[in-house]
Amino acid sequence: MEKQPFCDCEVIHGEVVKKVSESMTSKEEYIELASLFKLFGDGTRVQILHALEQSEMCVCDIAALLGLTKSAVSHQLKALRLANLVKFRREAQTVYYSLADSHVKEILDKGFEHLRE
Amino acid sequence: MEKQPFCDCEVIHGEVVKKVSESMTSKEEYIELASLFKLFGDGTRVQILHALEQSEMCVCDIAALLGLTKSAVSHQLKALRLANLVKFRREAQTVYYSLADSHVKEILDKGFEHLRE
DNA sequence: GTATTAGTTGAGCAATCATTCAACAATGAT
DNA sequence: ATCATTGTTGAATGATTGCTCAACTAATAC
Repeated sequence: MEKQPFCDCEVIHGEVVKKVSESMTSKEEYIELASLFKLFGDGTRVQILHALEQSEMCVCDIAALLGLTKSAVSHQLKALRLANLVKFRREAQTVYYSLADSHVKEILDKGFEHLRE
Repeated sequence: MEKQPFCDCEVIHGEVVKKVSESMTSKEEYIELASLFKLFGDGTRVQILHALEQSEMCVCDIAALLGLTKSAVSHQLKALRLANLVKFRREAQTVYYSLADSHVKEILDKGFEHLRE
C-alpha cells in the first residue's frame, strides 16, 4: 500500500490539491485509522461488538450466541483487545469481555444510521 | 464466515445469551454493516474520504495528492460510490467526486476520537 | 497428583482484496 | 476525421485475513 511517488497524470487543480494537502495528517495516522475501522469490517466482529453493547459475556457465551468455536471467537477478541475496543476481567476459569469505551457504540450507531437512511 | 451451528462448549450463562440474542438484528444486516466499515478499513480509502471532506476533487487531483495511479484511485472510488459514500458530477472530461452525506465525516471523526483519546 | 473446563495461541489453508497492467469509453481540440 | 486527455474496467497477482486444527495454559475439583 505504497508505490510510486507520482501519479500518471498532470495535476489539474493545483490550488485545490495544495489546500487539501495542507489539511491532511500523516499517512501513518490514516493507516492507524484504517486499522481501527478494519476491525469493524468483519461480520463476526461487529456481531461481537454489538452483542457486548448489551452485556458483558464470556468467550463461550459469545461462541454459543454466534455459532462459532471458542478458538475463532478468541482470535477475534484478541484483535479487538489489541485495539482497545474491548476489555476483560477474569473470574476463575472464565474470562468476561465487555466494551472498552463508548466510542465503539457510537461508531456502530453511525454505521447503522448510514445503512438505514 | 459461517460454519457450524453450534459451538464447542456448553452455554454458561443461558439467561444472558438469551437476552442478548433477542436484541441482535439479522446476520445479513451485520454483514452489510461490516461491508460498510470495510470501506473505511483501507489507508488509501480513508485518505480519499478525508480529502473529500475538504473539497470536491477530480480523479487526477486525488491521484496526485496521494501518489497513486488514476486506475487505483478509480477502483477505490467505484467501491465508495457503490456504498453511497461519495457522489460525483461530470464536467467535460473531468469527473468531480465529493462526499455523499455527513455520515462519512461523522464516522471518520469518531474514529479519530478513539485513536487520539 | 489427575481430570475437567475455559480460554489462548501458532501454523496452515482458503478466500478476500488492493494494486498493476492493458485495453477501453468519453469528451474536447485540431 | 485523428489525437490527446480523463476516467473506467476486467484480469492477474501478491498480500492480507478469518477460520480450523492441534497443542497449549490457567484455574478448579477430585
